[in-house]
Amino acid sequence: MPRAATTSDAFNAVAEPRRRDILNYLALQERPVGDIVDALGLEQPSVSKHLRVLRDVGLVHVRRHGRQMLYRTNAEAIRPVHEWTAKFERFWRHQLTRIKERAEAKMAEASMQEGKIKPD
Amino acid sequence: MPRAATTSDAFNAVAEPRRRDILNYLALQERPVGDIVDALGLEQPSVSKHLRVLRDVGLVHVRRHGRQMLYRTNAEAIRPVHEWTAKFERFWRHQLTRIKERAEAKMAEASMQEGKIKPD
DNA sequence: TTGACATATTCCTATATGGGAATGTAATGT
DNA sequence: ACATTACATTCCCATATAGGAATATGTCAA
Repeated sequence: MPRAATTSDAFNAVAEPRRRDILNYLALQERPVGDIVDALGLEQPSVSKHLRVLRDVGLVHVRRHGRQMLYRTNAEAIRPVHEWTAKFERFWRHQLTRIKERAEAKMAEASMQEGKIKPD
Repeated sequence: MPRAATTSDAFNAVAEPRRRDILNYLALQERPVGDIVDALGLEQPSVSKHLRVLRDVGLVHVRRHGRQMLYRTNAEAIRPVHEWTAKFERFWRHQLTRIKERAEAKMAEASMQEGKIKPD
């Protein structure tokens, strides 16, 4: 069995860095394809293809305006990814506290030794 | 050019559902491979291969204990994914408020019409 | 209608994949 | 030493890419 299709869900769709770039760019306001091409410096067909994938998983919405197609990010579709990762948040916070604790312990230890040379 | 390797970063590695299952399972405590096999009902070689990918991107850490290999999730490696998605959080919050507003407007409108039949 | 502009699709190809099956390797018990 | 347990790796294969090039579709303007 090959890898799951990029269009199978948001996880697979956002695995591609350029698609994340596009979503970042379209987050603030809707934009025509040409703007994406200019802003990200990609080939137009490449952008159209990425947009197709993003559309298929609902990560962007489209609207026609004359000859242009105005795309915008649908943040709601990113939510499942956010929520899955959020379940791990407390673990890296614990890790951070431990690191901070060790750093503080080291500081205390250093301030005990009066003649110590400070590392630059 | 084909798709980026699953081992190229956390985004690609967690695109595979089974790998997310494994990370969920290993989040609370370290476990030997056999436990993962039993818990998720996958073939042992399959689990070993997924673990290999997860190791390559630093999403799990390993430790040997006799003949077993004890794996545990390294939450820190999930952080980049969390942080990328977090940038969109305010957008779906706004969207939610808008949905709520519309729902409330609809409720108000409904309560104006006294004889209205309620949908079940 | 014809041409220009904006975007989408198709065809091509090298490549990485996940599963299945089989085999390899390392540590333990006797 | 040998069998057993616990994992890891290898080989095979059908399949879905992403990019490049070329072409198709759709919309407006004159």
